[in-house]
Amino acid sequence: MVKVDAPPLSSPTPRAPASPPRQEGASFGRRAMEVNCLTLQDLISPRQPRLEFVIEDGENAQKENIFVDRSRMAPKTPMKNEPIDLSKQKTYTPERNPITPVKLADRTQAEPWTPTANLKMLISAASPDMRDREKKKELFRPIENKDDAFSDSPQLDAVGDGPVDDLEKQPLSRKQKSLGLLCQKFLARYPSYPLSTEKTTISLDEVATSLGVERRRIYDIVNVLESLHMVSRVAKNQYGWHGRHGLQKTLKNLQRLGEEQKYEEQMAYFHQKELDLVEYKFGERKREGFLDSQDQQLLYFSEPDCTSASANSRKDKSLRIMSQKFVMLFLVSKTKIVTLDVAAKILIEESQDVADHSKFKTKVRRLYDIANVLTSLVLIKKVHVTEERGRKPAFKWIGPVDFSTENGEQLVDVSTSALPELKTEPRSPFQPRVKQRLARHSSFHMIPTSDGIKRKVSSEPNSPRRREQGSDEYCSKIVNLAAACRQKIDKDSQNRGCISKKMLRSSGKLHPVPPFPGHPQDSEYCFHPLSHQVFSVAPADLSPVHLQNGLNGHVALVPTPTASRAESLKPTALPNQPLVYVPSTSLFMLYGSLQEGHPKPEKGRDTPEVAQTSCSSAELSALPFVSSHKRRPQQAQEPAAKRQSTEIEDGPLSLVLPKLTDLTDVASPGSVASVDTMPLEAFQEYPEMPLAQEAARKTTMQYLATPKRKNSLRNADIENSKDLPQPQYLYVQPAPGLNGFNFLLPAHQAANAVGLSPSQLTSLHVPCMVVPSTALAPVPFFYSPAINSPVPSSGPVNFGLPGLRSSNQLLIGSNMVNPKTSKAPSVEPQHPGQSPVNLSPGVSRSRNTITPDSPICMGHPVTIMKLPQSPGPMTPKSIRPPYCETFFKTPGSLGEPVTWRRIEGSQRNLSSAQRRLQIPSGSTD
DNA sequence: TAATCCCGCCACTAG
DNA sequence: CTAGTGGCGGGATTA
Repeated sequence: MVKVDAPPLSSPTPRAPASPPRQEGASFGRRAMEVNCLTLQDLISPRQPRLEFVIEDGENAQKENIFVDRSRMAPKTPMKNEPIDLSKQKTYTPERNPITPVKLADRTQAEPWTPTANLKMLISAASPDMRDREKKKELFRPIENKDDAFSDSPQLDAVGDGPVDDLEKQPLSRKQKSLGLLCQKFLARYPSYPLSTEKTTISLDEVATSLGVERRRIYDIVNVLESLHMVSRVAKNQYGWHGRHGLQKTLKNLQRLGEEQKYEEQMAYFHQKELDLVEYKFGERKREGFLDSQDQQLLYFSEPDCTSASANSRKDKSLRIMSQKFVMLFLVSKTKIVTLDVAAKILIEESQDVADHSKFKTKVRRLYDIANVLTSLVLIKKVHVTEERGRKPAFKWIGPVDFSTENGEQLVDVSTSALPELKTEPRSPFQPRVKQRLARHSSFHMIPTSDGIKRKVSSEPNSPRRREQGSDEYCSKIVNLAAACRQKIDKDSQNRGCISKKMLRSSGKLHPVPPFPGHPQDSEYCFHPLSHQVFSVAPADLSPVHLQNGLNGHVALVPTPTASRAESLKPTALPNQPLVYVPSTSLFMLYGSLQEGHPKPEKGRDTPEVAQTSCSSAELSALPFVSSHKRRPQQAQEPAAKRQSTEIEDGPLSLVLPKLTDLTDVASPGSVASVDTMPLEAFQEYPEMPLAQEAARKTTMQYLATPKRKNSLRNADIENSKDLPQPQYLYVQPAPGLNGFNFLLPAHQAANAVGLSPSQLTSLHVPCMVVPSTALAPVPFFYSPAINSPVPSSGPVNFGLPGLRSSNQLLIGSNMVNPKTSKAPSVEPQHPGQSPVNLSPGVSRSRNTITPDSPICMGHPVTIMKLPQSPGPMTPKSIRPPYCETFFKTPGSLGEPVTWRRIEGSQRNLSSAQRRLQIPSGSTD
């Protein structure tokens, strides 16, 4: 019809043509990689980001490498394709790449890799430079890791030469070219939570070039991101990157709008008539009025800055609006699940009464586009809804929920501030609103930022902005998540079942077998709630600590500002309970030892690394722990970065074994207070990298599974556990890219035995749990929202922050981060700035509560919070600045390189960012 | 076959 | 007019 068909056979478009070539660039190891990827993918869930990631990883890695080569090396040959990488490097600045030759086309051409190129790539990968770049791009890292992994793998190497030659350019599969993957790559280039200071400008051309796609594709991504205010158009071809700072708000607004729109009703309506795709009537009756107003609102909302209304003309941009509406549907949905057809119907109606079937199809197509982007943002994930009819494709919201409530308010209005900051342009329309809203938040006050922008700040003066933001967001997220989780859980008994089952399984089995793999969807589904977020509940006092990870896996820990926030939070999801959100971390092991007594020890074998780490960290004793299977204990010990690379890639694990020597608070197992000691470690990997994550997961799982470890762990745990009622769990988080699964695995095989009974879990309603190690026993952990807090004694529900604060350290790993340290080469911290976020050491003021002060970590890098509590020496990290520390700094920075390394290693080298939160138990005091 | 969704033509606009 | 945007839907891939 309209279209002219593109020439079917040949790739018509000049640019597009690239397709084949691109691959080539990557091609070298690709095959092998692919294979791996596939496997991983398979394991994971198909489709989603994971796959993408996986794929990407391979590609990215290659690309990066290439890219690097290119950039550094010189434009060499074929690599042109690489542009993709370039983008990464450039990431923000468009300028950088002068390169962009022909973009895609070139890229495509570049297909053939030379062996050298491969080598280069590998090298580059190793090289710090790459890391640097990567830093910025959190995602990249993952990629790199993967690369590393790949590289590690013999295959790659082999491939590199030979295969590369193959060039297989195999044309990238469609998946590889998917918008979701592309989006991931895109997102990888920018920090989820850019520092206010850093303003990132996105040049569409650059990005397109670097990513090796047509600009058109970038528009698709940007439009959706724009609808979420993650980016804003600055100028022609230029977009400003805001990251997720304002996401909460945006979502909140969307939720509000959605409510106003009565989307929920509409959805219900459609559901009833599902079958009739074409019925539009409904729309008419319902909405009509709404639409207009709504749309506008949305527009405003979305584009505050939009130049002028005029500009909007076209601008109404269906894609943006559709995106917002689509998001709204999720936000207003009780189930948080929206089927494509219903969404399409609703959108059609709004937009048009008409209803051609064709139109419907078109909408669906668009929705897929949007969904892909949202999936990459880890806001939704695909699921299937079985209805009368049968199975229908649907998407489930896995992003924050309920921010609308108090929480949202509480949240700092990042968006507002953020936007302005980031952008140079002021967006009047939007801002005003925000301010108003903000006004509501008593807890915050606006403060001028360095930028000149005002931000809300938590009441606490101390907290750095970042924190605040983070906290807000986190809080809201947490709350939302908690709420969502509950809802889901409640609603979906199934999910619960799944979750609990899985959890149980995992716990019980501890198998190496990843929980998910088997049932990707299910698992995902089940996990969703948690999905990327994990909450821990803390005492009311504590402000929630959130870890967010954006895509990146940034983790932020935010202490809530105390009461105000807490209060707000409470209402929503978890009353009283502070949460810990662990976002991207691929995996966590939490445990705390209550008393000093931890047995640190044994674990040594494997975990020595960890242990050391933990030790280094301070009091942490070590619990042994985990790591990707790949890691070997030895390795762990070994500083060698390399292994880590491998390992890292595979599975980042983290373990922390803190010892709580100090945990005075902690003491009682059951008691929340005990929690204090909990240290969490997260290892993470790169959220983005699916492979890595999976690997990590697997590894983790395996590790756990492994008898030795188990034993060690168990032993320790058990010991502790004896004391403590609660078992330790291993929480594994998937990378952001991933769907954000979170797992909780019991450290011991028998979770039940441990104390955790499935039932308990169920009772908790929390999809995810973080578990305190046995050691933690005293330490409470998180539970999810616990709503009911079935948790028995202790901690039910929460592990109060206080506890945490008290003695424990909390280590949270974020995906992203990573320490540059040891392996640095492979990993690097992306956003330094971000990472730093942290908690203030002193934060924990009182043991009891974690005050808002409590450190918050944001940013990719892992941060560790330490609480002074225990006598133990703090790790360098802890030492560091109050706020954040990046864990991963180089070892040297840390002070103990070795330790770190190990940690890293344990985590994976790569693992990206990890954040730790240590809360000194008493120390604060 | 159905579900996805890539690809890129082409209309509309801004500059 | 040209370049930037982005709607749109054919049809290729996947599942």
